[in-house]
Amino acid sequence: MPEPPASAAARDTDRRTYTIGELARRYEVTPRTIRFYEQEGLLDPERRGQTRIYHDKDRVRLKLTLRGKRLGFSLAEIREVIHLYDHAPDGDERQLRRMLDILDEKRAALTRQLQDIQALQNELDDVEARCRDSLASLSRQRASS
Amino acid sequence: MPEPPASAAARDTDRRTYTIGELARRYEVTPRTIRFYEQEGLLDPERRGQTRIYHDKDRVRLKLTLRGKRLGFSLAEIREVIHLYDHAPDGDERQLRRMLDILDEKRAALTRQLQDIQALQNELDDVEARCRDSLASLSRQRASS
DNA sequence: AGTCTACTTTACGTAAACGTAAGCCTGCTC
DNA sequence: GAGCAGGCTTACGTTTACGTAAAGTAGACT
Repeated sequence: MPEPPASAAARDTDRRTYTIGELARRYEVTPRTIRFYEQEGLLDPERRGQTRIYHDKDRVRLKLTLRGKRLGFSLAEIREVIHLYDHAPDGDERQLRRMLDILDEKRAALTRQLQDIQALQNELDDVEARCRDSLASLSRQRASS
Repeated sequence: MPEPPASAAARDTDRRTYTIGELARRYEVTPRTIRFYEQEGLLDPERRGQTRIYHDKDRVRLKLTLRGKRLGFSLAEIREVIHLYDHAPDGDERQLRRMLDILDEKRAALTRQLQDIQALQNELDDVEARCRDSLASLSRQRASS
């Protein structure tokens, strides 16, 4: 799904707010899941009375979280990335350099993932080839009977 | 099923067997984990008496399993792929076609993963850029003092 | 024979990531 | 003003993927 460009319309989108139910439907999770992510420090929505109000920033965080989950990261790891994202510019030099190190580490993990995906795709190619061979030999059998 | 021809060296490798401890050390998991994978139908080692004997085929399965795990697949999903791999050529036409469908599905999942990785890499790039900006502005501050 | 070391089974424990149910509040809408 | 939809909290339940401990066995070394 393509993100809207930074136009007047985008500003509009940025001002939008969401209820927990809206977000849940949009990303196909339950409200319970969203509340759980908040409890785990991944979200921090505004409150109006007791009710949670989600802004676009929260929505992006949720999206990031679900992406991380699809890649097999734990919520703790995802929280780390999110906090990187939010606190990147503040901190002393030592902290910033440490952050760059962590970034390298995360990048390395993603590279490993890429390799794993390639390897798995090759396996799938292999299975598919054998499947197709079998199908072909079945149809040859049929032809010669 | 005709065993692969392979070279003398490869045959050597193929004839090697491993104890559970050897495999565990090699792949940095515990014996417990390996037994658990067997219990879940992911491995099926030979037995000599009570002791498990792992052949190269089992080792490859374990490798495949760990790869799947790194990608966030559940053991159930990995088992599905492994059984695809093992039973690809036997089955009637309907089964084979269904298998090709499942393959497409798995491939789609991997493609989604690739996209997720790209997106996350972009986020990391973003964080890194902001980090470097902050570092630069820190050093400018130092220079002007 | 005794002692390691590495294997085995059985079984209970645990962390992560939610699901599910109960009970309450609030703002419509008929 | 009764009901209903959707939000809230609290709390216990569940699945997955192992960890951990106890108790036993089998071969190798001293």
